Amino acid sequence: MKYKDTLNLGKTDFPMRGSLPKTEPVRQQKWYDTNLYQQRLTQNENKPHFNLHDGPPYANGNIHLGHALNKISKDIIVRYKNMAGFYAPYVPGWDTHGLPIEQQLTKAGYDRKSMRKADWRNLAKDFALEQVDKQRNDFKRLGIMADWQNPYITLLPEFEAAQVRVFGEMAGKGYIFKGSKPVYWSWSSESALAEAEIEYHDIDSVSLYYANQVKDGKGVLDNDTYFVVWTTTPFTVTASRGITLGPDMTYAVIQPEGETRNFVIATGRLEAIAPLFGWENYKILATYQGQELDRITAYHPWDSETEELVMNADHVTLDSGTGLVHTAPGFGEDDFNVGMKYGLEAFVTVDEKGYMTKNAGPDFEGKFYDDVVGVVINKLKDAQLFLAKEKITHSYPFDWRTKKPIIWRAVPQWFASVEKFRQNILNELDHVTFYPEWGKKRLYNMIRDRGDWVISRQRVWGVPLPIFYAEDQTPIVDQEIINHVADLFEAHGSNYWFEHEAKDLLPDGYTNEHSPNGQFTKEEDIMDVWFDSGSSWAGVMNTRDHLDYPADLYLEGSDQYRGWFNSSLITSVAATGHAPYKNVLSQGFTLDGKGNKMSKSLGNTISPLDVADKMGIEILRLWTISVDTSQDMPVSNEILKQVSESYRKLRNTLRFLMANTTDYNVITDAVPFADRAGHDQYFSVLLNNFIKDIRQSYDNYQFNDIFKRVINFVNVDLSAFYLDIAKDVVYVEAPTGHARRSMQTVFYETLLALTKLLLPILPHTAEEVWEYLPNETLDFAYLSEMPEVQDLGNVTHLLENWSTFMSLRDAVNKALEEARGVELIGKNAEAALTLYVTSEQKALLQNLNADVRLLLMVSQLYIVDANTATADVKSYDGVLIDVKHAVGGVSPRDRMFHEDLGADEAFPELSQHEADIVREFYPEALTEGFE
RNA sequence: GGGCCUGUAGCUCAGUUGGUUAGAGCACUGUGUUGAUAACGCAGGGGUCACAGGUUCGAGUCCUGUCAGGCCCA
Repeated sequence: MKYKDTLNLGKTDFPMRGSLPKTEPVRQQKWYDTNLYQQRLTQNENKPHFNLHDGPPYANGNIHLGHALNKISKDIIVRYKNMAGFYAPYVPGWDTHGLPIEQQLTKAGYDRKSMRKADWRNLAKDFALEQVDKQRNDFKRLGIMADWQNPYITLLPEFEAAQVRVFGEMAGKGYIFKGSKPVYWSWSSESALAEAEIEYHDIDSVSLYYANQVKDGKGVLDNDTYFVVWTTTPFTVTASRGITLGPDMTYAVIQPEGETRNFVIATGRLEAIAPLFGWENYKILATYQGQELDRITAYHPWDSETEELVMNADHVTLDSGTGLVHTAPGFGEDDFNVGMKYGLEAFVTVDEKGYMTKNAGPDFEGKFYDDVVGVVINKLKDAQLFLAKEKITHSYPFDWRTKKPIIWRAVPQWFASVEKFRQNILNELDHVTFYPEWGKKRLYNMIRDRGDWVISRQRVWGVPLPIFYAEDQTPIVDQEIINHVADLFEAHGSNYWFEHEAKDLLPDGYTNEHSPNGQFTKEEDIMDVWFDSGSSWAGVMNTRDHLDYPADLYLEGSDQYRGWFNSSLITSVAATGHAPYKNVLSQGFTLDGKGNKMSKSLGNTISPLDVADKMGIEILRLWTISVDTSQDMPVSNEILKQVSESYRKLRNTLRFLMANTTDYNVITDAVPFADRAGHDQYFSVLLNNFIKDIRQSYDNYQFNDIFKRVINFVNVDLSAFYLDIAKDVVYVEAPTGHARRSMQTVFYETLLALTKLLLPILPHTAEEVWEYLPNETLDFAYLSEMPEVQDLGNVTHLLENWSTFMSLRDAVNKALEEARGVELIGKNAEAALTLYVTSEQKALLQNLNADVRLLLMVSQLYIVDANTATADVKSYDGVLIDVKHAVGGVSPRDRMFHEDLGADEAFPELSQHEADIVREFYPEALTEGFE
């Protein structure tokens, strides 16, 4: 026979390489077929709950890296919690209403105007559900454990009904009111547009400079003073209500030569603008800061009934114009915002088709808005207020479908008054824990500074605003009626609203004093989609019995501070007085390898499904924990390659542990901690601490901390030390002997702990390992429990001793490396080592309770008194070490040098110790002999 | 322009309340093994801590500004 046959070399079929792209889908299919998600939950039924509430992705388009990061992160947390003593359901969701889906229909050739709203909505619904299916399949390929059969979808009746009830609750508290606000208005398609429906082109237009005479100078300016304002949209002068100045900008009162009037203009624009008006010489009479002129009033250029208010806002710049901006709150967003602050109305003088209304006055009524420049100029000239006109070329928004220019125009809108409960929201934030901590500040500032929420949209694909109008157009916003509508939606879906008349949507016999004839109409606007997803706490957590409100955790990208974190908080505080979440975890965005954002146009995107196909989703999952997800994360093929190297190291280490525990039985062969060899005890302590640290990192959602610790543990503690010295024990010693069993016990504990601790991150690999563990009887590793931290007693001294030893080992390695350099030895086994030690060092080595020669992997070790060292003994890191070539001969079995080869006459090539093992465990060698 | 955040070796990350020559893993180079072998061990090189000021006896760590990048607003 061969000497090799008397060794216990590792044995396993577990492949070195995972072939992940091929094996993952098969494994996943098994999870989904056996409903592993539900199996695990059922097993946890009586445990405390942990509810991670899913933020719904929008049901449109292919999944990208951001989706993958999000779902993988959630999966890691949910899997961990389920294995760590919690009942942790995960109901995935989809956001299905809104503009992008309508746009997809338009792109596909459908024309919204040519069909009934209800039909258009059915098309949208079908499209959305198809997208849900597609994305669901893609998410499943990421290996996510979720209730895929029962997701929440915002278009489902139960969700819509819950959402409408939230709205009703807010209405009941008086938070819902009607106002007016400028939107992008396309007169060519007679509808409001969203940003996404607009494209920009350069156009030439006429800009006007004119003067507004001071009416009430508040003791600062006299009535002979005129504000020089500028506009690029002449028709809006008909709706002018104010003049906006920069509060910190400087304004001069000047008198041009040949003028008796004084004019106000920003000093920073004086030189550029004065020549336009032919003002070659002028006197500066005074200068003021914008804020000093605040609330002075002026006359409208021709409408003496109307006064214009001087206001201050930061959006005024010195890039162009005069530093004084004509302000028409009905025709611009900045204008509206500053007007709101000063209490101005959003006055509108253009109808939905772009024609001036009677509000504009008789000279304008009936004219197209773009044809009135001449009228405006004439009226200004008549009033002696015209200063100059100028052609400018600038970028202007156009309707992407009709290719016609659009305008800003205020239309009636429904608002949720954030102002009324802003303080409640801010107070609630004190009860929420944010990861990272600055999230609280960010959300707080946003809530503090935001205006009221415009919740209406002039669209079709969404949840209708459950509001009616009486005969005199009085809006009816009534919680009882709204709840009645919610009941109808619960039974029939929200399309019911579009398929029925107002009277069929109101409770039977409903009357209202504003409708003497019993006639009613219904609101045509729908709700902002942020109200949909923002109601998910009600539509999901409060609707499904096995979920809890408030949620333990919301986890999304940091863009959701403005989005879902925000809208959910507002609706929840408004309706219940409480935040919908106890913890909020936000993540950064994926960037390319250079730290720039990923975009299709730059061509630097990475598709998660591509990674799954080429490298395996495990690599992307491992990447997820390798980076700091609290900030932006770089990803590139190079980075993924690096991660896959780490994966291979992990996989190989697991494989080695497996290969050397195949003949180990956890019940009959386990050696208790107290009886283990010193090095095995030491490693048991390292493992125990490792378990403690990793579990803590999971509990704090410190993903990259887990990565760092795992990689270090595997590379440094396991591979470079413990597994390296282990080979001389598990291969060479008696198969059932104490030394080997002691070590195998630790191997097995390590293998099991690593497998379980890694499972939330690398579920495919963990389950694969599980199949090679005959001692484990559960069908899936996912059904097992996380390893617990053991009480190993006081191990302080043990760790101190071993830490000192590890330093000594470093010194020895350097000495051996030097000896290798001068070709004194090749491998360590060729070395005979002499350590010159102090009495403390000697005591320490004895306390290790281990064979130090084995730990240093040399053939011969002599430990002698330090003061016997001769002058030629070298010091390495302060340790006196002498390396010589080993003496005696090499055993072909353990490949070490021995001086007692052939002590057993039957085995002339073996040492006595080896011969004893072979006699006992491989008696056939006595008859067969060795080759 | 505003709110929030980031910038430490080629890469991914650590660097406690400011305190000696700035750490880890990977990658790289050299080398040993060939019984973890499309593996494994050992050793080594590599950083003016984005830049510029300031506070301090002393700053990667605190302050200010600049540059670069990200999210959200305007």
